[in-house]
Amino acid sequence: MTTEGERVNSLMSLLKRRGMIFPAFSIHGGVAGLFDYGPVGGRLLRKVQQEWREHWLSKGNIVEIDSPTITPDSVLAASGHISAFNDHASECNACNAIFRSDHLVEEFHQNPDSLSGPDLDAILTTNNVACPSCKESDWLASRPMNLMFGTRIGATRGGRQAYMRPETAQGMFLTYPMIQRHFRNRLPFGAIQVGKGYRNEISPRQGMIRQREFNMAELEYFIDPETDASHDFTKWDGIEFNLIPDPAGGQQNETKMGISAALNENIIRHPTVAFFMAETFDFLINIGANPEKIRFRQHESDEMAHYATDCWDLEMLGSYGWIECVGIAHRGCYDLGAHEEATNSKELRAWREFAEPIEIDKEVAAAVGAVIGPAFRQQAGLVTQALSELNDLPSAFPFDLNLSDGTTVSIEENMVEIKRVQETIRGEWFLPHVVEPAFGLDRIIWHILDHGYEMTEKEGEEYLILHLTESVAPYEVVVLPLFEKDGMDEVANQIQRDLLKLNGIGVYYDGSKSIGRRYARADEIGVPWAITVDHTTIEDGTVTIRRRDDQLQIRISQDDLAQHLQNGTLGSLY
RNA sequence: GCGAGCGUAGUGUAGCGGUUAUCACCGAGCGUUGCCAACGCUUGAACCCGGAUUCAAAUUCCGGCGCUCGCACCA
Repeated sequence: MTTEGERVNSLMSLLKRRGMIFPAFSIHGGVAGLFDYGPVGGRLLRKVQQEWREHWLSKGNIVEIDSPTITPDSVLAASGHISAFNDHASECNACNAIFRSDHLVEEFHQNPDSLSGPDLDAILTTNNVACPSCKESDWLASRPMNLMFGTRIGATRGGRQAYMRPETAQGMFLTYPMIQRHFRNRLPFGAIQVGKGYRNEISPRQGMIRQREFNMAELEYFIDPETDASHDFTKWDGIEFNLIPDPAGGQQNETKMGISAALNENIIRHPTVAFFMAETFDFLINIGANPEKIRFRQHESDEMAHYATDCWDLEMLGSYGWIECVGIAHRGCYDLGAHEEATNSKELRAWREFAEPIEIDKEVAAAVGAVIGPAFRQQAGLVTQALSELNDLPSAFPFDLNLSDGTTVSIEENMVEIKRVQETIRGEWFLPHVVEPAFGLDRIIWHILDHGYEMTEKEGEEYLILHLTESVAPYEVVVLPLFEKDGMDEVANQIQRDLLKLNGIGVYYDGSKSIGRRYARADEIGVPWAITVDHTTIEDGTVTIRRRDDQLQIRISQDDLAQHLQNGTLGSLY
């Protein structure tokens, strides 16, 4: 019986020993929260990223973009990250406990998030706020703790403040105009980005679960909130999802439920959110996650960002317990709206054509600038505005006009020109809503390694196997000469060269040490197929194929091997 | 950030004032072997970093860095 802790250590040793994933910069002492993907892990990461890309790009209305990681501060100020990631911490002088300062002063201030350090300290002192831990009221000066890595753009003095992006999402929001143009302005559409994100964590823990630089993959899906968002869920008929709904919705506990049932009962509040939950589930199953170890947990109302209307975490069960690996959030129009407000850009909106165009045919009193100007001087602008907002035209002159500054002026006949305005309003500009599935790839990779990790025994010896699916296995196949003599090594080398010509197939050669040992090494990095070249190969060209998961071997010709490998149908031969 | 424990070959470890730093797996080479970590021979590889105490430090002390756990923070 191994404990979870032993299992984690055993897996981490394996990952390091076999060049998968290991702490970075270790010969310089190491840096917490930074990891290398090695010669084997690099392939794993790339394949997971590629599976993820294909999963979404194959929907047809989703494109991939790639944005800079260095981001000027104004972008992150608009998105809310600078205030959200610039919290202050206060330390209790009596017991050394640390708390977020804004949380401590919550009941004494409306918007503590906006306060400066000295303001926070003043509130702590004047209100004698007690330490939640030891009840004393003896606070050290608060310190800012910025979770973003800062940098400056420009090599000389001065320059512009910038940060390493804490998420990739801003790239999709800021390139929205180009994405919209690409799709000929037709919602819904989405954009994905795979790349690094950075958070200067106070104390990274739990191996590669919380890192300072990490691989993210995010999708922003833009929809018209007034268009019917229903999806076809028949694909998931019969699949039960593990759901933990927000207790505020009435449902208390974890339940198993079909995706459309959850939607019909309004547990999932939006069809597009439900759709992406189900698609995300499919993606994880495709790369080998265990469906029993996946659940969705709905954010409680007070946990949710204020602009979000529904938010679900996908959690995966592994040696660290249930860990959030994907967040699927309905973000409303918050992000596009925030950038619009910060920049006054008119490009972040979508056009919605009305079913029936609105015909306008009315008479208006247009201001005659040449008269209004000299007559009202500073107030001329207000007068012009008030005239344009006039709904009922005056029946006679002069008439009184109320201005927005509270004063009333008298309008003479020569000050206005009665005009007939005819126009057709065919639609309106609006801020699209966004559904955002955000994936932490390193966490997902950890969990598929964890789910696939088998510690077993073979003839009394510990035997380790990584059961990775072919879609993400770092190498699809290894070629092994039974012995490196009698021409078997030349044939094996030739087979490796031939198989490497196949698209997307990773092949390595191993001729070192006994055949059993080489099978064992391949099992440890999750190679699903081992090709062995033996004496029969020299005679008739056939090779044996060993399946990792049950170690069964069959013999086929080299041509068939190439065919089946390329088509991914080797399993059908068994 | 605080507190506790820990840091020895690629991995897992023994040693806890004086050893040529233990053992196993591991890796490389050669030989043998007709398919699942075989065997034999040869060989490779470590005391986290810096300072102090001492005739002598992997071992004791101090500082740093890192790891694990708890608290806090974070998702």
